[in-house]
Amino acid sequence: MKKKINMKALAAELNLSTATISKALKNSHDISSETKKRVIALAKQLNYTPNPYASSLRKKTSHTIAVVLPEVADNFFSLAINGIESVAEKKGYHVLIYLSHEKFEIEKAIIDDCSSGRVDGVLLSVTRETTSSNHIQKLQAANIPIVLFDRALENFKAAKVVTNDYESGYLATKKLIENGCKDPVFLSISASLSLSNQRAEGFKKALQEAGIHNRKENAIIHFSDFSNEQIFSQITNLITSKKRPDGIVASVERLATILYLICLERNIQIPDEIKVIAFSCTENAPIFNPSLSTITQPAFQIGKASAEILFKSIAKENYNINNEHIIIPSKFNERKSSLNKEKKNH
Amino acid sequence: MKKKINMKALAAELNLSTATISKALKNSHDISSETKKRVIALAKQLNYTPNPYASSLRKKTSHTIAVVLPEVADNFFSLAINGIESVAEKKGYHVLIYLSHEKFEIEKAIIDDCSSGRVDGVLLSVTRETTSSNHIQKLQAANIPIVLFDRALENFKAAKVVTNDYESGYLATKKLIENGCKDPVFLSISASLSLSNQRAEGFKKALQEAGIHNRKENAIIHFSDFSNEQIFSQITNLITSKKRPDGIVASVERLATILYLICLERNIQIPDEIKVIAFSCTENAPIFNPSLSTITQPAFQIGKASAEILFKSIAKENYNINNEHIIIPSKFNERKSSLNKEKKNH
DNA sequence: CTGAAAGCGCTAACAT
DNA sequence: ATGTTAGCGCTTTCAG
Repeated sequence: MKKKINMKALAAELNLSTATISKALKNSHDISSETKKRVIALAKQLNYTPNPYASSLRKKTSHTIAVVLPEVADNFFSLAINGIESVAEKKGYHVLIYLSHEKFEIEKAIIDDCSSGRVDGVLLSVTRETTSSNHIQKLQAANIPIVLFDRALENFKAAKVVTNDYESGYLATKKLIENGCKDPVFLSISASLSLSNQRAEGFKKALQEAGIHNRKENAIIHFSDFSNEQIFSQITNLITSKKRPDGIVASVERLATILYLICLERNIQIPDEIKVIAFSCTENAPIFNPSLSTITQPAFQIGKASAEILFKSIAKENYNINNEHIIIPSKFNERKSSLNKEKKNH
Repeated sequence: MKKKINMKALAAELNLSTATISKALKNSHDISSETKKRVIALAKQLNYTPNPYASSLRKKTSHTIAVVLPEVADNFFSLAINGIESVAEKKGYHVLIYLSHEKFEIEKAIIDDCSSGRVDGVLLSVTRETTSSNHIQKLQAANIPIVLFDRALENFKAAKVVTNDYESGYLATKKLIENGCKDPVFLSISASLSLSNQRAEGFKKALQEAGIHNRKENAIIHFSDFSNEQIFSQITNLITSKKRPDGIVASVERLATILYLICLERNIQIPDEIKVIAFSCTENAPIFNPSLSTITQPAFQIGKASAEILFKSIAKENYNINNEHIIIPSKFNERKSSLNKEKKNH
C-alpha cells in the first residue's frame, strides 16, 4: 500500500509548516511568490491531491450539490441534468446524481442522507409515489436549501421550477377534440403527483368545454405500478376493450412509447383509429411511426433555472429561497399522431 | 442558523462519552442494550445524522463509488447505471454519477478528483477523445481500483467489461450485404476508441470477404466533432453526394437517429434506398419509421458485471483486478430498416 | 511572510 | 460496560 501523500509530507519535504502549504496552494496573498512556486512544483511532482473529506469537515461546506431523480432513462431528465451541470460547472461545484427509481423509500433515504451535510444543496424531482413532505422538511430544517423541479409537491412551501402543466394538458386535449376525437383518455403517471394532476385538470377542462362526459372519472387512467409489464397490460386492456378511446394524452414519454408498441402489435392505426399526444422531450418524435405529436417541456431551462436559484441560496445566508416559484412554458409540436384525415392527406 | 447536532451533543445530553455513543449507534457488542436504546431514541428524536466527512476522514473509506460516463442521454448508459446500482445497493454503497460530456479534459479532471480518496472505486467509460491513459494510471497508482466498461482503452492494462464488438460489426455488415447492399458505409463515433475500431474492423472484414473495395478507407466515416449540428451536416453530405451509400452501420444510436431525421427530411426511403443497422439499446426501435434493426448490447449486464468486479477488488486488499477481462455478447435484432424488398414484402 | 496551535466530527486502541 | 485519548488531513486564527 503506497503511502498517500498529504500536506504534512509536503511541509516536511520543504521545511515549511502545513499552514504555509495550505495558504500557498490556494494562492493566498501573504505567501511569497517564491515559496508558492516551490510548493506548487512539489505538489505537482508528487501528484498531491487534497483530501476532500478533511477539507469539507473543516470548512463545513462540500462544494457539492445533489440532484435526486426518479430515473435517468428519460429525455426530460437527461436534458435537465445538462442544464444543471451547465451552471454548476461555472460555480466550480460537483454534481452528484442520485436515482430514486420511482420508489418513495429510496427517495427518503437519499434525502435523509443529504441532510447529514454531505451536500450544500439539493435539486429534487419527486417519485410518482411521493405524497409526504416530511423528509424534505427535515432537510429544510437542517438549513440545506432545496429546489423542487418539474415534479413538485402541491401545498408545500418550497422553491419550485415547473412548466405550465395545466395549460399544456388543456391545449393538447383541445387539439385532439378539434381533430375529431369524441372520447379521449388521459394516461396519468400518478394519482398524487402535482404535475400529473395539473395536466389531468387541463384535460378535464377541455372535455368539459366540449361537452364530453361519457367516461366521467374513468377518462383518467392511473397505473397501479410503473413496471413496463404492468403499464403494458393496463394499456392493452384499455385498447382492446369494447369502448376503445379514440384519443390519448400521455402524461409522460414512456406511456406513449408503450402505447405505440401495443398498437403496432395489435395493428391498430395511429392516428386513424386512435390519436396520440404525449408530454415528451424525445428528439426522436419525428421519426416515430407515425411521427409523435408532443408537448415538449423546456427541460434544459428548467434544470438551469433550478440550479441558479439553488446557488443563489447557497451564496446568501439570509435569502428566502422558498418564495421562488418559476414557471417555464412548454411548446406544442403537432405531428402525424394526432392529425385527422383531412389534415393528414392535405 | 440552527446548530447542527453531533455526537458530542448526544453525549452531553445523556451523560455519556462520544465513544459510547459511537459504539451504541453501530450496535457494538460491548454496550448494554439499555444504553443502546437510550442513545438510539435520542438520536432519532433530535434527527441526528452522522457527518459522513468526519467518518470518511477517520476511516479512510467512503462507501462510495464513482461512475464516469460520457453522457446520460443514451439508453446504453441509463441501463448500465441500473445494472451498477443494482449491485451497489446490495453492498450499501453510494453511487456518484459524473458526466464527461465526451470531453477528455473533463474526464481527466473527474478522474484526478477521484484519486483524492473521495471514492473507494471507479467505473469508467471513456470519452470518444480519450487516447491517453495517464490519468487512469495515476488512479491505479493511488491504489483506487477502476474498471473500464464498454468503452475501454486498447493496449492498456486494466479491468475491462465489454461486448463482442468485432463480431457484432462483422455480423451486421454481413447481413447488409446479404440483403443486397453493394456499397455500405460505417459511421464511426471515434477514430481512437477501441469499441468503435473493433466494430469497424468487423465491418471491414465483411466487406473484404464480399470483395467490396470501391471506397477503400473512405468506407469508414469519422466525425470531426460530436455536436448534433456537425453530425447532421456530415451525414447530410454523405447522403446527398453523388455516390450515396446503399447501407449504413451506425456505431452508436445517435448517429442512426440523426440519419433517420435526414432521410425523412430529404425523402430518402429506408430500406429501399439505404439500409440501416445500428448499435443501440433503445426500446423504441420497433416503433421507428421504419423499425430499426439493432445490435443490442447487454447494457444492464455490463454494468452489473463491472460493479461486481469492482466490489471484489474493494473487498480484498491483494486482488489483482487488472487481470479481469469479461466479454458479454450483443444480440442482433433484425427489423425493417435493413431488409431487402423480397423479405420486406414477404 | 511564516508558524504554532486548535479543532471540524468521528473512530479505535487502550484504559478503567 | 463505559471512558480517555489520540488523530484522520485540512483550515484558520493569532503570534511572531
